[in-house]
Amino acid sequence: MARKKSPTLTEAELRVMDVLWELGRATVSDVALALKRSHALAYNTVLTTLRILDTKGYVRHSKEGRAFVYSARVDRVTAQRSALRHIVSRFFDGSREDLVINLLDDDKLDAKELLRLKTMISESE
Amino acid sequence: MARKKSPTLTEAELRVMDVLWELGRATVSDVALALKRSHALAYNTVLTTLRILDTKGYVRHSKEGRAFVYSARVDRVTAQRSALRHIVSRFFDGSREDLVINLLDDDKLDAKELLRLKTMISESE
DNA sequence: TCGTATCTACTAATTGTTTAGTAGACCACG
DNA sequence: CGTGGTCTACTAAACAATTAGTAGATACGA
Repeated sequence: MARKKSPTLTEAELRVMDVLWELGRATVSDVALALKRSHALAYNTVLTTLRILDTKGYVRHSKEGRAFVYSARVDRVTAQRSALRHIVSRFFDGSREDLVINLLDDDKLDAKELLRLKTMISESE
Repeated sequence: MARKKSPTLTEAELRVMDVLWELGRATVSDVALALKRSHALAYNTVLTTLRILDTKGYVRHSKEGRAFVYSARVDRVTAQRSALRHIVSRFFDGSREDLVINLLDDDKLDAKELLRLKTMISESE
């Protein structure tokens, strides 16, 4: 027996998705170029990652001339939500409240951010 | 080049940690027994996972008679917090507010829970 | 037309994760 | 004293993830 396929986006996958969400539509080169500064990768590495994302259903591709043009099939908010749901269920036993409690208790939260959170809530109605 | 060590607890690791957090101190057998119902694993599988958790610093062990007794070195709240921080930084670009927005927007949230979350935040000191 | 650049496909190396088997030590009990 | 049960150590198999090389096709410019 062995491990299961990752239920959420992995690091490398997420880096690529970030680019796609930013650019909307992009070829392999576009993605590789966008990653150039922060995290240079070989063209083929990006290609492989995109292929994996394709089989996982996160992106779609269409042929455009010679090249494949990729675009996200899952938008950022949805990916965020499913990542969030995953840790809520695994780490907080399904309780969103417990998650928020932990968030509010975090020492790294300064008063200013707390205030912003509060006003955000009251204004969200 | 290859993949990096997982920055957060993996599924199997988390299952074991759950038991340790529950029991406080436990031998390999204790953990295996506790997992019996929900997720039966071979003694050696549990042992290996505990050894990995040991090298990762999540647990400590001490010899007690013949057996090793394991206990958590990282408590549940801390593990929750670091998992939370990880997705805040990776999925929400470091913005806890964005995370809360996503949480409050979730369709699966019923009115009652939404209200509880809001009052919880506004009442937080 | 020929060479160069780019594109996809196939393959591979490396390592982490998950699961579990085998072996050897050791203790207790009959 | 021997046998069985439990414990740790070592090993390994299977697979996902990450990175990248090689090969073959194709298009474009000189």
